[in-house]
Amino acid sequence: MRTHTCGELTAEQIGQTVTLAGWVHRRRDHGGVIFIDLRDRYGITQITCNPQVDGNTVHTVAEKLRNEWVIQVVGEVVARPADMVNDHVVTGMIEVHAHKVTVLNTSKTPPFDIGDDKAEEANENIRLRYRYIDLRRTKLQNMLAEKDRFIRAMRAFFHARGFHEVQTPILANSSPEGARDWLVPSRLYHGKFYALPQAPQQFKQLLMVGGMDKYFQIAPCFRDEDSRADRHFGEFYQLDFEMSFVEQEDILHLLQELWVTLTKDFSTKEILTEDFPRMTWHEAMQRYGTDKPDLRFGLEIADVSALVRGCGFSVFASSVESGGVVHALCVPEGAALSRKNIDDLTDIAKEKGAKGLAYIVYKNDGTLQSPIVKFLGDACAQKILQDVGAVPGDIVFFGADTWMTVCAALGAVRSACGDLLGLKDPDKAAWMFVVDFPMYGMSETEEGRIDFSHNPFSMPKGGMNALKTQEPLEIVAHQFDLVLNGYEISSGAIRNHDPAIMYEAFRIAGYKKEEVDQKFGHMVEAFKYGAPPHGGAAPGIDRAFMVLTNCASIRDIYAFPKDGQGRDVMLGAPSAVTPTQLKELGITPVE
RNA sequence: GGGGGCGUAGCUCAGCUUGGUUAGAGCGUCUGCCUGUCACGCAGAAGGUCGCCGGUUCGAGCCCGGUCGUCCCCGCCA
Repeated sequence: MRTHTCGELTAEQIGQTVTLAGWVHRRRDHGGVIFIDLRDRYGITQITCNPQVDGNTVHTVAEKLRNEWVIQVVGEVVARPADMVNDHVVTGMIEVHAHKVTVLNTSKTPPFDIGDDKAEEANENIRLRYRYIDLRRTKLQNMLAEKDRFIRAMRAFFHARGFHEVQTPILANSSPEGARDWLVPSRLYHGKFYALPQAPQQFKQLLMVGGMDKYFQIAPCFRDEDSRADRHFGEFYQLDFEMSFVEQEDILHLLQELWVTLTKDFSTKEILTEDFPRMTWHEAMQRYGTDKPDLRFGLEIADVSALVRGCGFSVFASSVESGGVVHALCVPEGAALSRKNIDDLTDIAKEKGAKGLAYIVYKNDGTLQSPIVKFLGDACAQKILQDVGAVPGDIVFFGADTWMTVCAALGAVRSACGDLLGLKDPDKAAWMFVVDFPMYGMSETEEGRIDFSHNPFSMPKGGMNALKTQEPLEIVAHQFDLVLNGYEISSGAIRNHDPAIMYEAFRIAGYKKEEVDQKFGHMVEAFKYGAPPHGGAAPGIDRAFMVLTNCASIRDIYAFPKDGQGRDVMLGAPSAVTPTQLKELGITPVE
C-alpha cells in the first residue's frame, strides 16, 4: 500500500513517483492549493493538492479531509522552492505533489489534541480512555521505541554472557510472605486458587538446582498493592536473573556493568561514580535516614546523642536516657526556609512517626532562633552547631526517638529539603549499592516477636555459625539493593541453598520445622538434592527506565497502563462476569 | 483506611481573594473567503447543569456543609 514511509523522503527521491499512507496530521487549505501534513510512525511529509491536477479530483478529495483521517497518496516527490524549505522536519526539503488521494478511513474529531507542537497535554484520564489515540503522539511513539531498544539491550547483555532466557509460569502458587497475591480461582478444584507470581523467585532458584547455571527473564510480576507515581498498579516487569557458583561480588559487578552501559546508552544523565559506592544498610539508615539514599546531594545526618545526654531539653535527654537517639540534619542555606516550609517538614517527620521536628535557625547575623535553645542552653547548642558543621545561614533539624523512627523521620525531611533547595539534579545519575541488610527485625504486628526483615531465602552472612552464635537482630544477610537517585532499582541476594541453615533461619523467626516443610517444602526438598550455591537480582525495568529518562509517572512508560485506582478505563476492567463463569469456578456471587 | 491538591466549553485554562447585568480566552469544531502554508491567515457561528446535592443570601461559578471523581502522599509494597 506504500512505497515509502512519511519519514524517509529527501532530495534523493526527487522526481520519483511514490505512494505514502498515513494519518492527516494537519490540513492547511489556501483556497487553491491545500497542504496536508501526512503522518506515520516515521515522520511527517507535506502533501500538496493542487486544483489543476487531474480535473480537480485530488483537490476535491483534499477539501473533505479532516484530522486523523487515514489516507493513501500517490504523487511525485518535488523539491521545494529554496525559501519554502522547512528546516524543522527531516523531509522538509521536499513535498509530494499528489496525483491521487484515497480515503482509507475517516475519523471522528479526536477528543484531545495530538499535535506535538502543543505544549499542553490533555488530562491523563481522557488520554487513558482513548489510549490508542494518545499512542499516536510522538512522545509515546518514541517512548515505546526506546523501551523496545532498552529491553533488547538487556537481552543482548545477558545473552553475550551465556545466560539463557527461560519463561516461568504465570499461574503459580500463593506464597505466605510478601505482598498481597493476585488469586486465580481454579475451575477444576473448587475452593483452590492459583496465584500470579510476585516474582519468579522460587522458579529461578529451582532452575539453579536444575543446573541451568545462568538464567534471566524479562519477567512479568504481579502484586495486588496500591499504585504510586513510581509503582504501576498490579503488574510490572523485572529483569530477573540468577547465577550458580557466584559470590555477592560477582552479582554486584554484573549489575554495575549492566547499568553503566544502560545509563550511557539510554540516559542523558551523567553517572556520578561509575564504581558504584557501597554502604551498609545500617550506615545508609544512620547517615541518610533511608535504605535508598539519594546521593546526588549531601545533607548527611549526624548522631548528636552524646552531646545532648543529660542536657536541659527533656525531650532530647529522656530520649537518649531510654535507649533512643538524637540525630541532627544540618541544611546549608536552610535559614531561608519559611515558617510554612518548616511546618510542612514537621508534618513529613510526623508522618514517619516523629512526635515533632525541633530545629535551630543559625541566622546570618550569628544569632540563634529556635524553640529549644532556651532549654538546651547556649553552650550545648553551640557544641551541636559546631559538631554538625553549621555556619550562619543554615538550619539544623533534630529527631529524638528510637533509632529507627529518628532515621526514617530525618530521612524524609532530608529528601524534602533536597526538593525544596533544588538539590536533585536531573542531569546526574547517582548509582549506589546498599549491602548487608539485616536478616531479622522486630515484628510490627506481634510485640516482641522476631521476624524476617526482608527475604527469608537469603543466606545469612557467616552461615550456620552466625545463626548459632550471633544475636538475631545483629545478623546481616548477603542481601543488597541497587539504588539510583533515591529510587530502589533492584534487590538481590546470595540465596540460602543449605537445608540445615534454612531450617535454623526459620526457627529463629519462630517457624517450626513442620511449618517450613508445609509452606516451603518444595524449596527445601529441592535443596536436599544438590543445590548449588547461587544468587541473583531483579532490577525493575519500568522504574529504571522511568528514572533514567526523567519520566514523572510510571504510567507514561506503559503502552496500556492502569489508572491510579487500578482500572483500565479503556477496557473497563475490572468488570463483572457472568453467573455461568462464576458457577464454573465454584464461586457464589455476592449480593 | 487516612491526609493534601484539583474539578468552569470537545481540550488546556482564567474568573473565586472582596457574591452583583448576558461566565471569558487560546486551541479544536462548523460555515464562508483565500494558490505557498507548515501551530497558515481573515471573517463569522455553534458549543456551558461552572462535578453533584444541600445551606447562607434579595442574589452563589465564587461563601459554608456534604458527596462523587481524579492525581499525589502516608499506610501497604518478603
